[in-house]
Amino acid sequence: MKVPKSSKISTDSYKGVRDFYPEDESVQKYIFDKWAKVAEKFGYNRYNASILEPTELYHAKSGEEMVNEQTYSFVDRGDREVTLRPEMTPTIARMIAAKKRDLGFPARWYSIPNLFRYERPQRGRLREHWQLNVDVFGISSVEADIEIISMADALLKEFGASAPDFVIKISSRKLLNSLFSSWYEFNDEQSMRMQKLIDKKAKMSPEDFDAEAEKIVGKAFKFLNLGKESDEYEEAMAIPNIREAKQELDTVIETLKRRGIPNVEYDETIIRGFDYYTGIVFEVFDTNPKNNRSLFGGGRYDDLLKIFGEEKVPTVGFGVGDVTMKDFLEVHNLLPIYKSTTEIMICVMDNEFNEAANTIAEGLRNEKINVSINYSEKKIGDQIKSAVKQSIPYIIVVGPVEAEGKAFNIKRLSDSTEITTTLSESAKIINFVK
RNA sequence: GUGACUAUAGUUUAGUGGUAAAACUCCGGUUUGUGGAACCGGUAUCGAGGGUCCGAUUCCCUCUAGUCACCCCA
Repeated sequence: MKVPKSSKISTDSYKGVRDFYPEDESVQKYIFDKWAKVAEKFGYNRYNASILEPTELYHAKSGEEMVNEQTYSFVDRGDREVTLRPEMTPTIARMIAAKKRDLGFPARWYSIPNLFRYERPQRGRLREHWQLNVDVFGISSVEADIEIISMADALLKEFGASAPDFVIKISSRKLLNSLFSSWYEFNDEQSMRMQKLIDKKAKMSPEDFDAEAEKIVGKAFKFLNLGKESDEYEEAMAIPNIREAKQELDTVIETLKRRGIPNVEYDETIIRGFDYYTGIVFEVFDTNPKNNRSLFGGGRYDDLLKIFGEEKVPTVGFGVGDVTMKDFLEVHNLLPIYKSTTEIMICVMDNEFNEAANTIAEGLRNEKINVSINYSEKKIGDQIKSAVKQSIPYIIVVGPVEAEGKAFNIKRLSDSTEITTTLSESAKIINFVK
């Protein structure tokens, strides 16, 4: 039967979003489960919210560009402006602000939301993605920053990565701002433009950077050397707000190193895009040359709740995207080989043996084994092929022999080993299958 | 949003101004009967729409989608 082309519905997914076939979903679940495990290990509790938010939530926050051009926004039937959440931070800030007096602090929360952005898609940048969001509220000391960065480290290690696979680059907005105002003596506009320029530094040549910087500052720009003791350094450290920010940064880095995370380093070019960061910021980089890029990052944002008219709540958090995570795991060969969640497929030689197949299936399910029955009425060879294709690791063939007696064979397809057993031998079955 | 490149069967690719080829997959059949087999057969209005031309899958334009860079990066 031919359907006219014009009436055919495309099988493509919507622009910029993904279909998760069982194999993809299994990768996704693997990643999400490990994320949740690490967050919970550190004492964080899971929350969630609707993907719909009133648009004003995003207007109130940072750059207008994101709201105007990079969100899915629409007007609902009741003339309300609605936006599909492009990030979780405003939502969590809203939720914390709403119940601030009822919550116990420090509050440690995490979520794995799907987020939407209306952007031109390219690899690793889609219109819908998932992200682990972790935030701790109510700790103003650097212990919170250290905890969050430790968790970022633990997260990658949970997947089997080790220190040489990645590097955690740390900087401080507070230090940068102090240097801008008290050392370089930039005005507000120069500070803003220099911040953006430094953010982009890694992507440009040193010559271009110097030229751009000179345009903004009006003279040759040179970073204050914070790594070495020098007259210049001593002089800068004599300025209280610079000294304080620098000491804070040093404490974070030294403590992390002392606690077994050697791959942390200060990098003055770590800025992070959003304006709301107020203190330590960090970014994790893949060291593999094939994927040498920023994996994820976060930092301290103490002032965000102000938009809800609440007094400020010190907050540190970070977010990791599912796409970058998966790329990292692929490049470092850390993804497990796909296996169906179905453990056994029962191949039935003829439909007259369906009863016998069901008896065996039920017995196995009682032992918490995931079993499917192949009712296709095809040849056993084809049924086995189907099991292989679906990555189901074990099969049982049910025919006249199995229907007569109680015994049946379980076959492991990967190496063709077989055991003969009955439903009463559950220990033997579980030992073989699990 | 701007620019560049790409688009042929389910998949990966070949090819041509005279309506298309191969491999694998899938479906049906034969053979076989506890596994990726063999054989036969089937599956493409060459991304969509328009234009040039006697004739377009091939050339041109628009659109759509993908990829890359810019932008942006929660």
